[in-house]
Amino acid sequence: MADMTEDIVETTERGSVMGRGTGGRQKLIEAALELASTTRSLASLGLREVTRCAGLAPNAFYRHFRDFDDLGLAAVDMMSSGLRSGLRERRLSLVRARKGPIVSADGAIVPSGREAIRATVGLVLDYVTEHPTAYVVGIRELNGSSPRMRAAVRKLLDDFARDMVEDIQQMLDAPMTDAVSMQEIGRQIIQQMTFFSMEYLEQPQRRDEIREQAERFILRMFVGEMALQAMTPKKKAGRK
Amino acid sequence: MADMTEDIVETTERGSVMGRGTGGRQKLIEAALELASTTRSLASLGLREVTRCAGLAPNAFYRHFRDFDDLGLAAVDMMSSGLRSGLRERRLSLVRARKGPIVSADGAIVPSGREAIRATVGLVLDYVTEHPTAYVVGIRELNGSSPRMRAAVRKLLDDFARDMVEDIQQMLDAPMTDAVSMQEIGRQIIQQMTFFSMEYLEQPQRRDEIREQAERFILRMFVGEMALQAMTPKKKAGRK
DNA sequence: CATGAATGTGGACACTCGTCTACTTTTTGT
DNA sequence: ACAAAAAGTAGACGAGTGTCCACATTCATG
Repeated sequence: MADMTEDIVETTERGSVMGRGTGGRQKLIEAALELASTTRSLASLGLREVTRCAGLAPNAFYRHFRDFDDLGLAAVDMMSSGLRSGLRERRLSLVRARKGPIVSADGAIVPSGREAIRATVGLVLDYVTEHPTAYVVGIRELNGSSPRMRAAVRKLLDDFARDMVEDIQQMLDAPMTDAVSMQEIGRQIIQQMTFFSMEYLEQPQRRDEIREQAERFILRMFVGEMALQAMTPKKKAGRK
Repeated sequence: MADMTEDIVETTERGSVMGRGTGGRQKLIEAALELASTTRSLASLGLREVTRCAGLAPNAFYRHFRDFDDLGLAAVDMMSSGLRSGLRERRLSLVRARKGPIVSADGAIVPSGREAIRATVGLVLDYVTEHPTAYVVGIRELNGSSPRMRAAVRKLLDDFARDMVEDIQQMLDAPMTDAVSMQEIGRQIIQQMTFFSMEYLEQPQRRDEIREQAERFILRMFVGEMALQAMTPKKKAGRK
């Protein structure tokens, strides 16, 4: 979540600032995320609880949001742009360092390909530990009670998957499989990574094991797909 | 969730029954699940709301539960015993009908093995549509705000995975891989099935596609594991 | 038959809730 | 300079909350 340093604003006798650009909206979003990432969920937060945590009066909520869904969607939107670009920058700096397949034509795992998977898993899980709030709240709302929140987080995961697939394609010499299968595998990897991420945050003593399991998972997906492709002869998709 | 037909009990002037065996505990659990499976989560339910839905006075809650975590854990416990045995019965009747591998020694998919995967996926997703409340609430609490609920649902998924692995081992002539890897794959399949299940419930128009994606996912996991095993020569685990 | 346990009840209590009205302060646009 | 917009405030309102006390009903046990 972007660290936002607010400009210094003098307060009135009342101890608050008013008028444009006072950052109340941002304070409400951050308060909700802070409360939702600890022992609460967004659905169980109260309006007065959030405004209290933000240091504003209850009615300030209605100056920025229509309802809690509105607040939640704003929170997801704020998190997603930062998370997505930050994660992608790191992965790109990694995959650009190497060019070649992960699985060779005869189905064997290329050592440097495996190393790239391992490094990618590492950077993703490191990223998770640096942004626990965003991940906890996001994954929690993925199956939460709000349909709009579920749809928003699902779309975010789809975006993550598309990014990842594009980055991997960039690293490969030739496509591993057709684009549709690649997108399907990308989504499934991202979905499964939500489980690894939550375990990684909640069970720090198992972190090495979780990294290895995530690496093996991704290898199984790629090796399995290559093998399935080999069993189903068809024209390979052109380079995108 | 087990359908419970209560014995006929005469009510007092007050319109309620009291004393032993009146089923108040059961009513509270069912009321909570009903509310939690629609537009709410367990964490956002109020005590009076649940007791009202159950048709009891607010204080009746304290006769059965200490707090909401207590209620939630009772609900998971009630769901899990029925879900687990019901699902397993169905799968066993399926896998007992055939004996043999899913992937042959040379890495090819055995047609009847693939058919078994397809049928198993089908029966699991049918089972999900028959028990939407249990799945929605269970998956929702998997990453919910209560650590005790998360641990309980996680354990339930682990149990599901162990059952599935044992059933598959029963169907296979010889073990596909070592027991530890098999358990890891089993857990990952069950975890991924939570995504397929939620999509299956929320996007009925995509059900055929979701079944196919789930089938391909499981095949990738097994074919990928066989291929990984073939690349890493080691003594195969003995039959369990 | 009496007693205790289980399990229900009504009512009270202090507190908190979401939402509204009316007002205040600050900034921006004309 | 003034008006409008943005964004804050206090206070009020009806409704609902969790929790407690004391009592009532039913069943099992000695």
